[in-house]
Amino acid sequence: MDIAEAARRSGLPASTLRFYETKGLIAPVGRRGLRRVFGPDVLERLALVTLGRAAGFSLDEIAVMFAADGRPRIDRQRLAAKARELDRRIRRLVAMRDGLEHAVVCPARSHFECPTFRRILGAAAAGTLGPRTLEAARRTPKPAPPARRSKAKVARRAGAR
Amino acid sequence: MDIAEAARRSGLPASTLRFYETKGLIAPVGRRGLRRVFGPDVLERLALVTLGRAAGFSLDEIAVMFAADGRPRIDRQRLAAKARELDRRIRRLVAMRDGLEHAVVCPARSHFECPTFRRILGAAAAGTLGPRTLEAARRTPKPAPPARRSKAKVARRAGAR
DNA sequence: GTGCCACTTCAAGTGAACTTCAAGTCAAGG
DNA sequence: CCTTGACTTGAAGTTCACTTGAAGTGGCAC
Repeated sequence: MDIAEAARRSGLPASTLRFYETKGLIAPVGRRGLRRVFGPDVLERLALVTLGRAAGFSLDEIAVMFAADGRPRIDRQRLAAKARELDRRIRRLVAMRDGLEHAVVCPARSHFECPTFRRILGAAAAGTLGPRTLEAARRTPKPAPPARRSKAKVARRAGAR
Repeated sequence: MDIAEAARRSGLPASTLRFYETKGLIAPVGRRGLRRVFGPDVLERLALVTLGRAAGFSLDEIAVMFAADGRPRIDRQRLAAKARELDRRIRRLVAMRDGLEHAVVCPARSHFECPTFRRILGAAAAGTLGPRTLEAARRTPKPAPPARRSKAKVARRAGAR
């Protein structure tokens, strides 16, 4: 199977397949000249990647999962953790959705006069459903840059969380 | 209120407030010298922005909502649409979460031998919960680049969706 | 044999939402 | 008055997941 066919059968652009290869997510079984030759398993692999992404894993996280050896050997702890994370996210989204649905039918002249609206607004302000909180909670907590400035902190987001 | 206080009270870094100002999301009531002076309403405004973000609106979308005049005047159609979008997203995430939770306790020797796992894997492959499908569906559908190559299409993601 | 064009590589660009940096300003406390 | 350090600006950098472009190679149909 050449890259075009793998692309067609996986539904992913060839450029993505090449990109995934550089990331170590997939690998051709060989080359025909310069051209990549993929085995059939690449499709399962790609499905797994897609699945992982849908579950909120980053490509790097996915790479780690089935790096080293060949087969996935996904650890259950990680899955469980991600399930819990998803669950939290779902709860927040449900709250949001309900809030929005209420806002749609809310009779209050201004949204600001509606207690429900004010409640979710408060939650937003409180960081309960903050911006950064929303999308897959910080995958890379950033290895703490040496902290050059000792005193004057640029800005703190203290209050939140 | 200076920018530091607005930052502290909103829980957002000052840099974000400046950024939001360039985006037209907030505006200082004036300046004391070079320094911005914010009115108290900025906090409500910021809460609204945070809320909008949490609901999945982009900053640009939010800007449009309360641009022009002062007050929000959020249209209900838009809210309803976003609520439906959230709902779809929630369903997908719930499916994912359930799949993950199953995988955690699944007795099958390999995840691949588990029908439930294979099912969500299939769904992933089918694009039902594809990568691009996951996060807030393409805000900017991209104005269709003139399509220079008439015949050979670089790669199509045809099957998906 | 030969020419086309699907492939190849590597670098750079995209977009969203910010953050960080360097260099400069200036309000206020001492 | 002078220093301090919190503010200012604009540009550039960051992250993630890709896409796009330019320039080059070579498999395969003819």
